[in-house]
This record gives sequence, structure tokens and C-alpha cells, in this order.
Amino acid sequence: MADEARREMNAAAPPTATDVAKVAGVSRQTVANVIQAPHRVRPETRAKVEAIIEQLGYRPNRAAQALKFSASRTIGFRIQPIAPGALNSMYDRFLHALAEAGHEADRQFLIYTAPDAAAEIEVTQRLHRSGSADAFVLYDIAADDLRPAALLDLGVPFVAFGRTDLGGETYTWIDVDNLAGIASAVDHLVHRGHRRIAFVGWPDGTTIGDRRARGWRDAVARHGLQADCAGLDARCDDSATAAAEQAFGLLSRAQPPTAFVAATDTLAVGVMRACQRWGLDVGRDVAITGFDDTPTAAALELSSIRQPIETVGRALMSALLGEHEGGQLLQPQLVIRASSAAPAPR
Amino acid sequence: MADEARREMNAAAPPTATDVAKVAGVSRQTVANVIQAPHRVRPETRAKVEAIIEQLGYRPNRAAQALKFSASRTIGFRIQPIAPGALNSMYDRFLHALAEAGHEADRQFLIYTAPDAAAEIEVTQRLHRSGSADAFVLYDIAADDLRPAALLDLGVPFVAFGRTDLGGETYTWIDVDNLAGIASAVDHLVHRGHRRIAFVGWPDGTTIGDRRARGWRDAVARHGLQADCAGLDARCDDSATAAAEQAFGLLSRAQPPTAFVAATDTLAVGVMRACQRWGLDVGRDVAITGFDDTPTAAALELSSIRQPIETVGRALMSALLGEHEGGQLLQPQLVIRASSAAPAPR
DNA sequence: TTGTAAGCGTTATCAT
DNA sequence: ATGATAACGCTTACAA
Repeated sequence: MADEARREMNAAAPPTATDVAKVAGVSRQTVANVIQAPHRVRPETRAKVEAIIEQLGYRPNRAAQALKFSASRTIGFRIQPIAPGALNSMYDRFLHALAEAGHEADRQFLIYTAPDAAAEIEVTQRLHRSGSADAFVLYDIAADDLRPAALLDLGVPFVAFGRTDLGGETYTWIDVDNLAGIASAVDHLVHRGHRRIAFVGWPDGTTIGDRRARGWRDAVARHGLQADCAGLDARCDDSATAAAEQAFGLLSRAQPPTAFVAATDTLAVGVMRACQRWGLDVGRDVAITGFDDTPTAAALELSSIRQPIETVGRALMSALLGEHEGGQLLQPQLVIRASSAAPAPR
Repeated sequence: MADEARREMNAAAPPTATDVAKVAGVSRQTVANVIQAPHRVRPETRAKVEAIIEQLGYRPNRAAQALKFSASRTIGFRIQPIAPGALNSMYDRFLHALAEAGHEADRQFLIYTAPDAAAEIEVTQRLHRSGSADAFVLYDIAADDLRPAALLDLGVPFVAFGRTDLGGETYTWIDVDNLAGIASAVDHLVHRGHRRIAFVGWPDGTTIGDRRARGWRDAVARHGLQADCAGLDARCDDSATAAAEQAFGLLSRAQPPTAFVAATDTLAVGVMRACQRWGLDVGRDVAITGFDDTPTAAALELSSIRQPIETVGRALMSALLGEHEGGQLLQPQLVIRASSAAPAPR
């Protein structure tokens, strides 16, 4: 029954600054001073008030602060359902990194969903207009993404993880150097003695996909392997099944590749399965690399290019706080695992 | 420059009800009436005000509403980093389902992080006290989870996906019948002609893991296969690598299993890899089932038990709205794919 | 049918 | 050093 009574009490409305003042025997404004300008309050009064605050578990009401400052200290983040056929996204890691970075700056994250870019524009505007969120983090920016221009136009503040290809509008973005990431995978494979290095990526038309494809093309050229790699460029949607089909096609060639650079871990998993079905021992007979370093990659001992997602989160957060503007390109890092560690087969 | 000017304008503070009233030439309270009690306003006035609202893109300020009602209409949700070695969680799907269900009830979701249960209790209390969130959704409830009792004690409202084993405290929970899920996998495999059906699960001591283990044990007994399945119960942490080791151990037996029921997709992937290394064709020489129906399962053609996560989301939401109390058990469903579709080998 | 006034909890400005 | 007052934008009695 004592339990019950305590619960009844706790279930009451949270204490306000007025409650604290009443208990401490001072005015409400003295309580405010203790919090806002402690030096203006006599130490003994301050100590007493602070003790009461602690004891009652007083926390300033966010809604009242938001109203007062016309700012909610809240950032909007869209969660998307995982693409059908895709394995896993790294956006849970991304959101986690953001939330941690936001916590340090006393910023909260609000979740919203939207079926497409146009709907997202609507939703962000509504959330902004209603003061639910001060700003937004956009990601998965397509080459011709509508959102940056639209939000600039509507006056909705945002920062982006990724960037459009248009280059017309100016906004603050953070991106990972996809081109350099894939290039480092090619370098690694060449170093292991591979010459016929295939690429399995998305069809042309996405910024990320195109940059990854160019990373392969450029690196192959830089190593003088254009002839060896001629025709080893396969494209399909981001699905393991589709990637497996592409891999079968490549393996059927007179001169099949000895290594595959996949544009995502999902595609890499498809390639792995195809190679296994083909009777190859992945990591010995054939080398494979993925992209994003998802948990799946670690579990399957798949080499993969890791995006510095915690750094991205901190950079986006600092951009949201207005600490810098413009673009910022971060370097990913190849994580080498069994799938590509061995020297090329002779 | 016209663009610039428009952006300047839009960058201004969002319109308030007073702005609408000014433009419409009515009082602020008439605007309120148009929104709250439209029938009380003359149709022509109403139409005019509504047009202005639309034109200005007016949205009631959430902070002001929250202050007025002492309720933020916001629900807290903890995001956790994925466990090391685990493939993927289904919590991104869960959060998406919740957000969609919340949207329909005009509820927002706020994200927070916490390193452990004790810290989470602190954080939820702080968020509740500050009026940032009215209630919370807990998940991954451990057998002896501290959180339900602590939050009841602190008067922090919540609903849970999952439940403790204690049974002492009473709170509202939704759970999926883990026992029945695993049992349906065993039934399926028996139906395909398997008799030596192994289980690969977590060590004893978690509610979910224990219920899944019991699902296997009970089903095996029900089919009279205790003798065939003696010693085929392997346990390890939720990591593909650990599961592969366990599978090797089972495959080395004089009478190796012809089917594996894994407690999670992560474990199932480990078992798949072990079987492949062992030279077995998964889906022909050996059958494997997982749990959670993650995207990984679909990509690898792994049969898996699917939790009705959208239903869980809606049920939790309706519980949060106070539409029902107590516990509710939902049924999962086995999704049959290539990994377990074929008849047992002779 | 429309307008007036008060209050939600906070912070900032100004007196005392 | 401390206390009174006003304002943020909204809703809801109540008065006109």
C-alpha cells in the first residue's frame, strides 16, 4: 500500500518552478535565477534551492521553453522502410550516431515517415510550421533530388547527408567520398594480384551509384587494367537475387573475373551466393568486397568499405548548430576480411 | 532575386493565429473557433478564414498546445546500437510501424539513447518530467527487466513490447508467442519428414530465448521425437560465428541432424555457413529455419518466423491511447523459403 | 455570431 | 540579492 501511495504521488503532474519556489520559500523568479544566473543568488539560498530542485526532480518544461524561445531544439529525421530485397541499411547506425551527437548539444530527434520526396516536403513544412522541429536531416539524396531546392524555397532549415548533382542550389551537406572508397577496394585487390576485377553496381542515374561506378572505372584505368576488365561492369537493382544473376553472367565468360567489387553489401551477398553455387571458395578462389560495412558484412566475413558514420553524425550536428556551412567530404575506409584477404588465384 | 526575396519571406517566423486573424480581418478567437468549433462561425467568415489559413500555411503551434494541455502528444522510443555479431534487428521495421500508427493518432515519436536499463530509467524520467514525452514504448524486455517496475514506481507511463518473467507488477504489454512460433517451425520440418531436428538458441536466462527453446522442446516431445533429438540442443550468443561453431559440433555427431531450428536469423545464417562449409546443399541436404524474418532471411532464401510487427505497433499505440490494458499475445507466422522447402533427405 | 480575458510554465526586463 | 510584470501562442470559459 505504501507502494501504491508513492505511485499515486508520482503520477501527479511533474513539479514546476513554482512548486520549487513554494517548497524553498522563495519566489519563482529566484528559482529561475538559480538556474539561469546562479552568480546573482546568495550561495546559501542557491544551495537550498538546488537541493529542492534535486529532491523534487524538477526539470524545466520543454514546451514552455519552446514557446518562449520560438525554438523546439528538436530535429526531424525521416525513417524509411528498408528497400525490398535489400539486406540491411546502415541508417539505424546513422540515426544512433546523430542522436548521440544531438544529446550533447541538448537537441532531440523527432521521427517522421513519408512515402516519397514530395510527401516528405509536405511533412517537413508542416512540422516546421507547427514548431515541432526546428530543422531536418535529409539523407539518401538522389541526383535530381527535389528536397533541397524545395526546402530552401520554403524556408525550412536542413542539412543533408549526401548531395544532388545539380549544384545549382547552395545548402550545407556532408558526404562520404564514394569514389575514393571504391577506388581503395580496387587498389587493395590489385595489390593482392587481381587483374580481372568486376564491378556490380546500380543502374546509372543515382549520385551514389554513379560515383561508385566511376570509382571503379577510374581506378581500373589508373592501374592500366581497362583491357582485362572490359565488359566486367554489371548493373542491377539493390537486391541480392539480382546481383547473383549478374554474377552468374560474369562467371560464365571465357575469362571470368577473379574479383568482384560490389557497390553495396546487399549486392556483395548476392555475388557471394552466386560464387558459392558456382563451386568457388570465396576468399580463396575469388575475392569480393562490399560497401557500408553492415553487420551482415561482418557476419559473413565480407570485406567492406566503412563510412565514418559517427563523424558524419557529429559534422551534421555541428552544421545544424550553425558552426559551418557549405559542403564537407569525408573519407571512408576499407575493412579487409576473409572474402578478399588471400592472394589472387594463379 | 525573386527567389531570394521569397526565401527571405519564408524564412520569417511561421504565421500564428493572430497573423491569420489580421489578414482575414477578424479577431484571433474567431480563427480559433473556425478550427475548434466551425459550426459556430458564419459560413462565409469560415470560408474566408479557412482560405487564409491555407494560403499562409498556418499550423497551430505544438509547444503552445503542449503547454496548454500539459501534454506533448509525443512518445519516447529508445534506439539501441545493433548487438556486435548480430546481423540485423527488426527494430527499424518496428519503429516504422509505430511511427505510422502514431501518425494516425496525431502522436509524434521522440528518439533517445541509453547505454543500459538503469540509464534508460533516468532518461525516461527526465524526458517525462520535462514534458518532452508523455509516454514510452519499451522493448527487448529481459526476464528480470528493471524498467517496468521502476517506471511504474516513478509514475512514468509506458507500454511494453515483450514482458518480464516476474509477473509481480502489472503493466500493459504486447508480446508475440515465441513458443508457438518455434513450434510451427518444428511442425513444418516434421511434416517434411525430418526426425533429427536440432535447436540453436541463446543460453538460458532470457525470456525470449527461453520461450523459443521451450517451443522446440515441447514440439519435439509432442511429435515423440525426444530420442531422435537427444543432445541436439546447442546454445550460444546471438552471433553468426558462434552459431557456426555450434553447428559444426552438431554435424560432427554420429547421427547428425537433418534440420536446424535457429532462435534468430543471425544464428540461422551461422548455421547456413557451417553447413555450406561442410559440403551440404542447404535446402536439399539440410533444412534450416530462422526467426524474425529480417531482410537478410529473404535475401538468403532462409525460412523464417515472421512477427506481425505492424499489428504489434498498432496494438501498442492503441494501448498508449488507453484503449485497453493488460497483456495481449499475438501469433507469428512461418514464412517458408528454399532453405526448408524440400523433403527430408533419406 | 463574435470578442474579451485568463492561464499553461518559462524567461527577460525592470524595479526594489 | 531578490521580487514583480510581461510575453511567447494556444484554448476555453464567459461576456457582449
